[in-house]
Amino acid sequence: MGEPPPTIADVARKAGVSKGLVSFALNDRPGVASDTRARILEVAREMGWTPSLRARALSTGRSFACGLVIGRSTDVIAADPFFHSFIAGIEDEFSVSGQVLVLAAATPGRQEAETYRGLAADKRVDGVILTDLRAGDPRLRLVDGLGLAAVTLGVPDVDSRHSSVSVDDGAGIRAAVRHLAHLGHRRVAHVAGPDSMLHARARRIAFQEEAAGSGLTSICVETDFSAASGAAATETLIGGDTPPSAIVYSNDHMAIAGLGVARRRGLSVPDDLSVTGFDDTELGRYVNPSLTSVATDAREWGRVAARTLLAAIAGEAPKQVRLAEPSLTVRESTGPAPTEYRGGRRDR
Amino acid sequence: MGEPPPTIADVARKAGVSKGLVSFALNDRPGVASDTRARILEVAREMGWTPSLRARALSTGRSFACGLVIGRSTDVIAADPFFHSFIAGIEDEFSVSGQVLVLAAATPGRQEAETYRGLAADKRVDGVILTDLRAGDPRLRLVDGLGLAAVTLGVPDVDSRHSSVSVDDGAGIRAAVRHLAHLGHRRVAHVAGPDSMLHARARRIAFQEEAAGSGLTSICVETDFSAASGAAATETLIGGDTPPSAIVYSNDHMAIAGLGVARRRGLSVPDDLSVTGFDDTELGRYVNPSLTSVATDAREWGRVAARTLLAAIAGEAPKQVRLAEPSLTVRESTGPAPTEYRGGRRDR
DNA sequence: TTGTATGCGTTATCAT
DNA sequence: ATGATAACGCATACAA
Repeated sequence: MGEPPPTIADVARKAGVSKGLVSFALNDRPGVASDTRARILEVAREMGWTPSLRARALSTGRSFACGLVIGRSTDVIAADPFFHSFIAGIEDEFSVSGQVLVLAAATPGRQEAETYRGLAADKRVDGVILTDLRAGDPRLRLVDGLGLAAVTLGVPDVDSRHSSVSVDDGAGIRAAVRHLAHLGHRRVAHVAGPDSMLHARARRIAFQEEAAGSGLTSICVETDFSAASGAAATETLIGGDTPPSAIVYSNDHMAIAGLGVARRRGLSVPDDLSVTGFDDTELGRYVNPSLTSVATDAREWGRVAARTLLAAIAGEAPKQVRLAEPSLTVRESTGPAPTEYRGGRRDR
Repeated sequence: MGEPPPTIADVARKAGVSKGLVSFALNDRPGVASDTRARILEVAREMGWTPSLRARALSTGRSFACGLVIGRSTDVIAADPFFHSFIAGIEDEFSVSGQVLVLAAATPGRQEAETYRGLAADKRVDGVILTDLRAGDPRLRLVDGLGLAAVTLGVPDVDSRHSSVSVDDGAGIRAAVRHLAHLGHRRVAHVAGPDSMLHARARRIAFQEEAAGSGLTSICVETDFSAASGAAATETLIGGDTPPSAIVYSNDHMAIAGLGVARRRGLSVPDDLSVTGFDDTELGRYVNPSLTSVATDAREWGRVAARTLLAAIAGEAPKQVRLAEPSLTVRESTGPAPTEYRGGRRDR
């Protein structure tokens, strides 16, 4: 049961033309008489013919798929809720253009570069999305050499022939610092991501600049973005000689872990310590106190990245797209600076 | 620069045989003289020939890819940290067998069934992994009709021709309930996932059975697995006439949200209320109090699911695989039942 | 044991 | 301007 689906040869035979002409008619290419084209399309329609994606892939050299590689060293990042919304955004775009997203993860037996090489060697994808850009990121040269189209999330710090889609993370961090400054905080800290990651670095620099500009004393601690390292950084900051009255975290998970550490230390948030996160995750709204956080539209980011990559695959010139600035959502975890820290006075 | 890669025809010519024989030699098929085979393989090796995956896909009818569809209605689940480890496990297996994981998400413009249909129509995948099984899950019949191989996570409640890989969620829940019973709790609650999802239902039933078996009074509240609904369920339970002294949550996110609600209500955890989670996420270790939680090995689950699916694609008979039981990790969020609730006595 | 023909859609090349 | 033909790359049923 179930006869084989019709092929282009069946259509050609029934329409009394050659295979090539059917292909031309289907793809709206010139050189086909309009009445012939109409007849071919009619026959194809009534036979229910659809071109085989595989045969198309073979003859065109494209795969109609794009790749997203999750690096082993960055799998803490991959655990970031950001990715879910981002992928949903990619699918918003891909689902209407017949593309497919191939997810590849570096594994214990296959390093990041090998993963890209494997995708390219088998021509499994037409292009890749590069997330979590690093300083002097080697992947840019790598994908060049592999002949893959690419789009980067954020602007690389090295020469790039590829399109980029970026969000000004720094603007979100600066908004957080200004918010704290207005609340009277004079000594603020930043629990940063790895400085080798461009977006983590951008946040760190924005933090330092804005703090300096507002006349605040600032300190930064570098982490790997994990809840564990966020907790450890918080211990360090709180246990120091001159603890800050506010901590700006580079993601919500670390901020939530920081809330835990503060509680353990007997500090009240926000009475003794103010805390801000980044990503504005759902969970941040339901912890106590709820989390003041910087929100970026990850889904839109995914949509635009997908669209931009498809344009690159289609041969369009590289472009640099900049998305809307992130916004700060103020909740309960930030409040006026405690009196003890305000200008050194102790009024109580 | 860059001459085209050698094809099977180049190898055949250089080895002085036909294309078909090269193919036979490469694929270790019988009917090739051993010296001929050796010569062919040697020539192929020195020419650096590798078969084109696309040509192979076209002629074999396989795509060397498997799909994971994230349903729109279940994207709360997709936000579950479980998925990251699970996908990593899949990649552990796929990366050594040259398979690729295609991630497809239902979108506003493409429902779940359409997503499967699209993958099958274009023959983009050889098989799919079905997660979050539902009662009378329509996807089983759907993938049958589409001719896709499949493996289900958990055992379906309807007839299935497919392999399954399952974990006894109930054992984890029962361990949690026993733990609470030993701590003296007499009135326990369960914040369950959607009862239409088999694993959520299994957890709920296990909870009720174990509670009844231990002589505990129990109550269940159904949610959609989101932090928001977990918080709402907690409000309902705490604000009721006879609030429980312990709540067993069906995932960590809801449990963490529940901690927030308890705090807001002025309840101390675990002194006034004990709380358990499910998934044993990293974040659960760093909130305060740290979360007692049920841990499953999601990565191993991914590995076995991938392996089982590949076996099914290879034509092996369906099999039902059962993984190790989940374990309960006890942390700070569970403690002795408060005196007020212990058998109705008030000793204080 | 080995060679040949066929399938699949696109496109460069050729023939009207 | 319109249309036909062959080649692409691999596997495999079939012929020799």
